[in-house]
Amino acid sequence: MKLSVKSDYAARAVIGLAKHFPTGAALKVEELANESGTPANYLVQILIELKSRNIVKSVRGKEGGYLLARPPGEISLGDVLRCVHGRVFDPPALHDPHCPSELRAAWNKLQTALDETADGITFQHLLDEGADKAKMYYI
Amino acid sequence: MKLSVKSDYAARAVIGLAKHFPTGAALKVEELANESGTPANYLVQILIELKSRNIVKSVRGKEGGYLLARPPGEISLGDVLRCVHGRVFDPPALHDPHCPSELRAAWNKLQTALDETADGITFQHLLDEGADKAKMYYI
DNA sequence: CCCGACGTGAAGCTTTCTGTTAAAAGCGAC
DNA sequence: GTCGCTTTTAACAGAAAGCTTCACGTCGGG
Repeated sequence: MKLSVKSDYAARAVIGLAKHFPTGAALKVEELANESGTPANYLVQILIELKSRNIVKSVRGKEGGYLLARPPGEISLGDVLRCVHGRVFDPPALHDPHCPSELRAAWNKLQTALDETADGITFQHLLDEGADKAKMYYI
Repeated sequence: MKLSVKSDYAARAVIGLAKHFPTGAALKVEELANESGTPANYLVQILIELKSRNIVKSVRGKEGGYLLARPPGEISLGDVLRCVHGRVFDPPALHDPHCPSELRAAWNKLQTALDETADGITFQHLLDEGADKAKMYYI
């Protein structure tokens, strides 16, 4: 089972915005695309979805662009994942009466495990990890 | 992110075989398909994959069919999932150098969470749950 | 007004998923 | 051996989803 590239792009974009969050300035789509190595035209669509979920916000006109709607500590990987796809781990069995209930329960167990893990990872954590990594190179 | 119907079918098939495991008799593909509500022609392909991973085994000829290769307690949902798809939660970032390492670590964390949960659920557990459910109706 | 940026929808392409079909091969019974 | 039953394997096709690009609409500021 493949995690879609879209989620990866979305997460990278939020990381990129999180790094610039302290400056308070908006980041243009193209800059963000270059920085995170994602196709700009696709990134736009993802950013719009992220905006509708109140994860990022946008500024129009010259000097416009995107910035985080909330501090990185209040945005979890689960938020981004659920924004990009619907639910993480959507069970196909929901609408199939042939699926035994015990199996349905098992799928739900997997889903909650995933959700809880993803919700436990905030982008502040990811920033800190990245900083630690950079420091280790410095030493 | 959608869990594929294939995994659902595979799990249902193994549950069906697990129920018949005590009898020691082989179950024909068509019987299994009827019982688990899966398209027989598609189920065949899934069963072959399950066989190659030593989850089920087959008997040819008249009175032939499929049966579990191991007792239900030794088969986990993770086994079936990994058989049907490659890895559960394959991160697309693996081959993309632009993906920051901290994000890669996060994807791995999600993957291991999922794997551990799925490996913790054996089909014996599922059978017991189903039996409990039946008993509750009985009361 | 005009430029530069976001916003939106649609189109094309590729890949994966799902399901079907048909032919090959093994096993047991007569 | 041959026949009927089953699994096995390969090939195929339609449907759906994912990815990407493009073109045009919209808004804000100089």
